[in-house]
Amino acid sequence: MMELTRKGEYAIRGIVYLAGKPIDKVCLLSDIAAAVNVPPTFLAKIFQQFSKIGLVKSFRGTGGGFMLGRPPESITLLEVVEAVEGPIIPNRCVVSPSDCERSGECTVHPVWRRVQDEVRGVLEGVTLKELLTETQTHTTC
Amino acid sequence: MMELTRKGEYAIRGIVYLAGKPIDKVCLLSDIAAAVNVPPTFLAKIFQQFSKIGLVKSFRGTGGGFMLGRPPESITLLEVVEAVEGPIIPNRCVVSPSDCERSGECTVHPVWRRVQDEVRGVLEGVTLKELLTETQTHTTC
DNA sequence: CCTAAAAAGACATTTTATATCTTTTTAGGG
DNA sequence: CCCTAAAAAGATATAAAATGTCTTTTTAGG
Ligand code: SF4
Ligand code: SF4
Repeated sequence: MMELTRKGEYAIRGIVYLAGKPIDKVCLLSDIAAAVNVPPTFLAKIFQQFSKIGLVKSFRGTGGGFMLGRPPESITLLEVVEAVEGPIIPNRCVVSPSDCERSGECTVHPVWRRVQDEVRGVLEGVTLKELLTETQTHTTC
Repeated sequence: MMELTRKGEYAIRGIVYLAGKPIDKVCLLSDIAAAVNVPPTFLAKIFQQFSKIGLVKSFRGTGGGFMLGRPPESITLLEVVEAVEGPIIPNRCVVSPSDCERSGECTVHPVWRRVQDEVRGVLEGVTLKELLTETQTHTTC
């Protein structure tokens, strides 16, 4: 239960890798994929989602590639995960209580809200910058 | 992401209902299923799992049915959820780090451990007794 | 124009979720 | 000793989600 999908795992790997590069450095998707050991075509889909919401910037054509959209210290793990997995929802009634006719007087309902808050809290408290190690900071791609 | 399945939702509904009955009262599966609005055949599978680990006691044949295996204040939501959904695992490396060759120096790994701890903590802190309302306590089935 | 690279969309396969149905076992009561 | 009620066990079915791949299109530099 509550398992991150491969997509989410790959998403984190890819963007953390990018966060270790100089902010203005454009990296090839193929290079990123090889470095983090993810199928390139799958990572492409993931980075397309990132690009749409500005988490990364993309450049097409010759000399194109990806760079981080914002400084690594301003991007949280929560953003990254939710970008590809959708919102953190421990139970469907958390997002739309009206879906369950029992939600009115349900005692379990608030528990899922708390789970949601705790998980979001943990993930929101971690930035990409904090996830970088010495060895991966500012290496070229 | 992190969504409880129907099975887990149904499991909670069913056992909370049972927890509201007198401890020695045997309830028919069909009655429970009807009361909590769950497909009877599906709930049967769920209660079979409960029965195997003693969360509920089952009685076969005429006059058979189910009753709670232990007092409601001693059964946590974590037990119930894990009984049918398996352990709370935000990412597979939490359970077997050796599956991921990056786990050695991975900075993300500990985050998933924290997520796991937080979620388990919330669910472990809630007992079936606490989930009962006035109206459902000690009603006959 | 030609080439490199990402974007977009269609397609394929596997796994998981969500059940249902049938047969078997167990137990009580006449 | 049957007959019936009820759970247990196992097989099967369908739908949805996960996990990729492939093809075509768009964009941009040289
Ligand atoms: S019964 Fe309660 S916990 Fe379950 S879906 Fe409805 S509101 Fe949510
Ligand atoms: S890269 Fe890190 S977080 Fe991802 S599976 Fe491996 S150890 Fe876990």
